[in-house]
Amino acid sequence: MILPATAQKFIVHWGEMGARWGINRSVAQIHALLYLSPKPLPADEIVETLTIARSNVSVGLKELQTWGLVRATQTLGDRRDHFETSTDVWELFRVILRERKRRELDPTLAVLRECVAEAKASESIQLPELDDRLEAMLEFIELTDAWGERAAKLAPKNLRRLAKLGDSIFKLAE
Amino acid sequence: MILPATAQKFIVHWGEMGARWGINRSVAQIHALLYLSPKPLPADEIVETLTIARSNVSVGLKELQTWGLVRATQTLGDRRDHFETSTDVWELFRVILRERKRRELDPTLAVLRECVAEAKASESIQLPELDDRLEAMLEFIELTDAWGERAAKLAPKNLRRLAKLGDSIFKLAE
DNA sequence: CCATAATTTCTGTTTTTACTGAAATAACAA
DNA sequence: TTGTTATTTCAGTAAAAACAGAAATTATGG
Repeated sequence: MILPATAQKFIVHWGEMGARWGINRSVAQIHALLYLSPKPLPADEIVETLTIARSNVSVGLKELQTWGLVRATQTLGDRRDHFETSTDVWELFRVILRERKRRELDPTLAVLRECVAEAKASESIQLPELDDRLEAMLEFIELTDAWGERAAKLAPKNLRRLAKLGDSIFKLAE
Repeated sequence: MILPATAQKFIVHWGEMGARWGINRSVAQIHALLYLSPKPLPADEIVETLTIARSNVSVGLKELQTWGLVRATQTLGDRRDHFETSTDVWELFRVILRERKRRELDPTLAVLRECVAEAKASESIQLPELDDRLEAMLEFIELTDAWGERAAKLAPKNLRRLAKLGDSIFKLAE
């Protein structure tokens, strides 16, 4: 596939942004390509289009599948797997949210709860406010976690509606 | 400073989480240490506590200062800089939000707008839905950007209040 | 079964990022 | 000034991550 310059620009930028958020550059590029693609793509076509090694594409696709962002589909008369992602940005957001919550927020919550428990048990002279600071951080992560949970539960349509409600929501807090 | 085990656990975990979000591990650790510290710390004390090289601490502190997360303070009778961060998690959140918006969201918006303009100009046969997909993504980033903007403008107290309103907000969207 | 196609795993290489220690610079007190 | 302390810059090193190509495995059609 010969990629339009516009698509290239998007994919490259997406790779760059992914890298800044802890996502492997090629993984993000593969996902961006699938997002733009009108149809599921076989691994070889990804190889050609992005000019990265076959093995690398294989690993990247696996990774995207563990995130629940990409799935393999079969077509009649073709032994190869074809890969696709949702084209609904809100659905993608939801999936990423859920997965980052599971991988990062939840473990952090666990650690923080342990820390708070320990801090309560033994007041330190070195860090008298340890307990307070950890509790404040715990509350923050708990609230973030709860938002993530709720957002991940919403249907994509509703998530979009909520996002568009922005202004009126923020007025509640002024 | 001899760090309580609990503080160590928190700092190490925080470094790890930072790394997953594109923040250098030691930079995140330095910030975590300052967050727990009852008073501003001189660079040397950070060196001892985290056992990383002086130069590394220097670079890390610079980085945190460019983020607006850390500031240097002077004390009478001590030539050394002492470094401190806000102890208000909501304030920290606000600062990070603003900075990531500036560094990542805004440039992405610019690229996406270019892409959408280009896609409209030249419909591609390869990717007929390029335009639609880019527009959907643009809308998503625009809404995210707007939320970030508004959240970054709120006073920390109000941000916390809003966060606690979670449930009722999400009911709006069901 | 065999041959072939598709995919994955593995190993070594390349690239990038992080880090250290030394040297240079700056800030300051005597 | 000059000596001392603090900080930054720089160059080389080390560690980590990403990647490619080959080999191995798996799946499938004949």
